[in-house]
Amino acid sequence: MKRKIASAPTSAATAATAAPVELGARRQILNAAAKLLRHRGYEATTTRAIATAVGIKGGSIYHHFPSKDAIVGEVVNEGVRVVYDAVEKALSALPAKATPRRRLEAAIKAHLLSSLEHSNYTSASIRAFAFLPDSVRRDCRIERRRYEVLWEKLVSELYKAGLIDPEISPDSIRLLLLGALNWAGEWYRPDRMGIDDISRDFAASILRGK
Amino acid sequence: MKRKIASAPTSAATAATAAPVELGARRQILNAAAKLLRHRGYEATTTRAIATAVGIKGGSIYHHFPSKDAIVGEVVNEGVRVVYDAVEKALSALPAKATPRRRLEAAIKAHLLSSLEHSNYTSASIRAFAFLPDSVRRDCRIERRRYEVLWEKLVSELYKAGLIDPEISPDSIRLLLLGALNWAGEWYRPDRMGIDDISRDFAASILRGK
DNA sequence: CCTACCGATCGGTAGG
DNA sequence: CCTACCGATCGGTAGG
Repeated sequence: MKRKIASAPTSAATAATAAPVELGARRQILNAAAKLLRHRGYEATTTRAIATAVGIKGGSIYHHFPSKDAIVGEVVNEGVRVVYDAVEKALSALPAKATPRRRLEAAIKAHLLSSLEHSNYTSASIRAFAFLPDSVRRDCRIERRRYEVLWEKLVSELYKAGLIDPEISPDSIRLLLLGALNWAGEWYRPDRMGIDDISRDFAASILRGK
Repeated sequence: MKRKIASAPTSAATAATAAPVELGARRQILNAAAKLLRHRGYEATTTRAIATAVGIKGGSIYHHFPSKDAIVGEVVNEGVRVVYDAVEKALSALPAKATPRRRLEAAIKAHLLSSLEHSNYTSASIRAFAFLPDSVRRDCRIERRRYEVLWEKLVSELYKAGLIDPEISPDSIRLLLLGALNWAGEWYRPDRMGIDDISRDFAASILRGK
């Protein structure tokens, strides 16, 4: 069932009052690109496939974006931003007296929910990243570095609380954890173990007794 | 510096006596495909790029293989086999009285060495797998399952030795570990932390007390 | 936003 | 193992 793309709202007010929220053309294109990138990778995400998904012809994509890589770059960048925001929000939603263990569990769960359930942007930026053109990858170094720093702080809290053997390098802990989280898209199936259980197990795995 | 491909040895004896071992044409093609798959992914691994890498013309590839996917399938399958053999060999090389911790460290190290330093086949089968055509992925389900079982046994040893909290699911431990190992190709740089250190840290991270 | 097109490149084949 | 080619498809553009 295909529908023609809706013309972009002419103002924020228009967008806010439209009953079933009509997405702008740019947003629809980005959504379609994120979904394709997640499930089929960079090369298979053709401008024509994106166009077809939003109900327009191939050439019309270039009315909204200057190039394929401009679309891909925006998707990947937004993907990193989305997972950053999700983890940040999950952490600040916890009570001030939450234990470091609870904070770790919350961060893991937010990352997994974002990349497995909530956002094609996040999963696209994780799965498709490896073989993206260098120019696109350079464009999101800053966002990615920012996300790394968030985890460096979180891991550092765990050490201060004495929950991790001080002989283990904090880099190892972070790489172990984020690696396992980023790889989850390769095996996760919604009907098997739930994200709550995975998060609890992953946190418990790296924290030492009590 | 390009050289024409060597004609395949006409017998095993010929191959064994050639002074600097000349690889058969099929092997050269597989090697080139593995390297391309590892570094540039499935779609960028074109039959013409493979041919150029071994010094022949595009069409000549089809004298040795019936299709691109036949080449890719063989590379990916061999990649799984190579890492399986590496881990298996590392484990059986240990003294019979080696602790479960040593066995875990050895298995981790063998997986990382295979996928990061020794084998383009292993790294290709890990990095490129996600976006491979379904037909190719089906072809190596058996090998991959076999590798999973090896790790299931290894993890089970850790539980029996009381090195892991029995409240954590063994699946979680295996997925955490293999996920982190498979993702290592995305951040590992030979000039930073060595594989020995990473292996020791990863093993220590998930083992409790002691 | 569409039609119609560009040059380049893809996997694969015929025939030698 | 090569030359020469096939139909299909790619990212992108002109002109409306």
